[in-house]
Amino acid sequence: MGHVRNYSIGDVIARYKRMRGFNVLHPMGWDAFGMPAENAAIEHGVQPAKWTYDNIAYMKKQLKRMGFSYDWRREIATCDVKYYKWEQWMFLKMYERGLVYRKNAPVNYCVKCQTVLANEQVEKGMCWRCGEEVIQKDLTQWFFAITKYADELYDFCDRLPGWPENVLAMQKNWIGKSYGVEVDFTTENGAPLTIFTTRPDTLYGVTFMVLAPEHPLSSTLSKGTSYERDVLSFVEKAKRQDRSFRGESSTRKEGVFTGRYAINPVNGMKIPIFVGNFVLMEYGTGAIMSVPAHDQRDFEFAKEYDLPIIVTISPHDRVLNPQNMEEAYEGDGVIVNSGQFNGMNNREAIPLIINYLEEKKYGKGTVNYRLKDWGISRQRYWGAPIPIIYCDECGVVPVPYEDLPVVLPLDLEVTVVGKSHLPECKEFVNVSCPKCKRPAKRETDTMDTFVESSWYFLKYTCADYDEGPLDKEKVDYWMPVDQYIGGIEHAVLHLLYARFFNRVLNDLGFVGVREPFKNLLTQGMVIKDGAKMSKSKGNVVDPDYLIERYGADTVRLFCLFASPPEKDLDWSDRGVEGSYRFLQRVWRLVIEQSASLKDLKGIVELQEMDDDAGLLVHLIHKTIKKVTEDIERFHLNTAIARIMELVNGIYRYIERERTQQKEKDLLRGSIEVVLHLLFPFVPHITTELWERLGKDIREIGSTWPGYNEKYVQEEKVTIAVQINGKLRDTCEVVRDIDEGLLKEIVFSRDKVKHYIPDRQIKKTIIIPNRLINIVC
RNA sequence: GCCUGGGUGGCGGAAUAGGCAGACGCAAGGGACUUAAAAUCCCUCGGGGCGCAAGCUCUGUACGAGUUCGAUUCUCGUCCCAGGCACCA
Repeated sequence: MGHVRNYSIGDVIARYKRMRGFNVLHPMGWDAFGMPAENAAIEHGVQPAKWTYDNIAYMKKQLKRMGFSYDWRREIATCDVKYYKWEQWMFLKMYERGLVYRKNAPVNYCVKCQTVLANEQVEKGMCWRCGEEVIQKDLTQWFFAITKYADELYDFCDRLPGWPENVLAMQKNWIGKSYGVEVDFTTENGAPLTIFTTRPDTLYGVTFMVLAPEHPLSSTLSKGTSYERDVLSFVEKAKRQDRSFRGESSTRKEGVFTGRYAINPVNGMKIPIFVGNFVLMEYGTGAIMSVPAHDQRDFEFAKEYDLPIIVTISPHDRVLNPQNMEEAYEGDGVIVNSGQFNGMNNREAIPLIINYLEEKKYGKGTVNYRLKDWGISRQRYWGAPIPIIYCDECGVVPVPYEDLPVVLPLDLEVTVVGKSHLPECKEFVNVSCPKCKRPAKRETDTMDTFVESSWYFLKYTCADYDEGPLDKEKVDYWMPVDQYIGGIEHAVLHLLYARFFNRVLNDLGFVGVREPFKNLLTQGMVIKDGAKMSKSKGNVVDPDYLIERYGADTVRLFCLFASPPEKDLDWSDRGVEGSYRFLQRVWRLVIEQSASLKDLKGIVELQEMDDDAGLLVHLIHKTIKKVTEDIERFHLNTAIARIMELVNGIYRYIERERTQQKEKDLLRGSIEVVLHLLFPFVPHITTELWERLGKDIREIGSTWPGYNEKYVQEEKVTIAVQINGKLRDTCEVVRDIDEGLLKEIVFSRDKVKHYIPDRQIKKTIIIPNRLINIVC
């Protein structure tokens, strides 16, 4: 149902824009590779390719039944070799540019899915797909160097006004940019020990240092001291500890003294070096300076191991005494105990201290990111092969461009869930080395499916192009995507990857723009009984059943009417009935009137008619205006509400039989407007009714009604009458009434007189055509 | 802890720029039509009080202050909910 909603929103916009004369690219395609398809296929004893294409056929049928106006000539399936061939080509280009590399590293591994996951694909220590706990494994894997773009991806978040705040906040959080400084401490034997800190203003308060267990010095520093044994066993233990456990802030801070000391460059102080379980090798330099007075973690550690505390920042409202501090003071204040920087405000001092460090060559200002490179190797069959060959002689050899594509064998029998069958396929694995022609082996990991979805939107612009990866002319004609619609679940997955990939392709000269998506709309989930629809919860609503029972238009209408696009939608069977009722009401209106309206021209102008007609003319024009504005700003639910009001108004108009020619012209005109406004939401019923009115069906989807501002304004307006800010009365006057006249009318009213018996009127505020407020 | 959103009837939700709170729909209650039902149509519908009555009146947009002639809307503080990040130095 979530898809139906998403696509219904997109279809309204596409149809509306077409009606307004735009050339609209509204495509559909299939993100077809991936584990769910692979596993489902195996469970059903079918080859994944067949399974996938059968599913595509089924889905396509459903989408067509829903009446979504896709340009099927641009259809893409990412498992089609014509598509992933160019992805492999891009991989090679990125390899040449050093944007793809291979390294052995601890990676996230899902035991259930039996494959590696990128950092973005781990949610709270669990696999984003299956919810299984993710473990760490040392593996040699391929990585995309997304961190090379970290800075830009972060900064451009402030240049995406068309994106929702929360998505930008999530991306910024994920990239995690922090300004600081790398400072070189030295060990006793003169070896450098570099740390990263965001608080150089506390440098004089360092009383010890802590290394991550994985830090190279952790295992070597204590050599020859009596602490060596303890340190090594601590390191071993920490490395075995569960990472998600080690990452908990509630985990007790443990450490061990290395027997060695370091020198603080700014004050020459000799400070002990520890190895600690709470320091992360992946962040900064894997080593920290510890300032227990001003960092809570360091404070806890210092208390645990009885280490000294030196205050270097004094708060404005009290004096800190290291002896009786109960927690670290992390706030701002005046610098103390810090040589030449004493007396300064700590915030203002930070840049000066960094300057000082740089001048003295003690360190340099740095920016650190939380973002890690994107691991794209997947130990799975159903994906795009990574175009790499391993040769005993030549090492890692990229597949030559002219040998592309590396085709995923489809005749392979795939029988065991969770295991990649590619390594067993001798015809695939065994090749001759492109360099030395000796026997070599292909890479058998496939690419993360997020790679496919990182550039599909570009391929839509030139789906049939095969001379190269992309037809730049077409890409530049269409890009960027004016309106992207998707779920919030992709806030840091797909949307970050796609922004990265688009930049790479921009650098490679295939795309003219830097950012792919100008405007983003994140639609809410479809909820039933208070939970997201899922098979396991048994609260799914079957679109096929609904289409069968109510028709596609009702399903579309309800999805759009029940809540604004960006909010979650509470599924309600009763609500669906309501939408169905409304469409039947429209149907009845047209069918009942169509006989008497034959051969009339629809007119929506006022021509010497009664008040009812005047009201209807006004309502028609106001509705056109409001619906137009509402669609423009994606308030599709209120747009529908407006049209409902117009339909109600037309019914009111025909309570009295309308026999005059001009009355019937107006009635017909109003009905035509309803059908036009309703068309982007419910194309089937409106097209049918349009035809029954004897009109050309090509017309309904290609024009959008205009309104006349003259009729939008009503002749008479109701003014709210307030006395001291409280509503006491309303009165009807002609539009744009003279203020003096208005006062005269208002002051002569009994109610007003009643509320201002004999008091003096201090002032009167008039908001034209809306309100008058008498202050007394 | 930090960063985003958000809190309005029984429910989903309205209220472009500070100006009649509750549009539109759902549910509920009452009525009309019908032999009956369905369908359809009409009326009522935030809460309290007064009135036989048309009506009158107080109160109300999480809570408390503030700005303003006037606040659902702006400012400050508090509480709660959802999402993201979090031993990130």
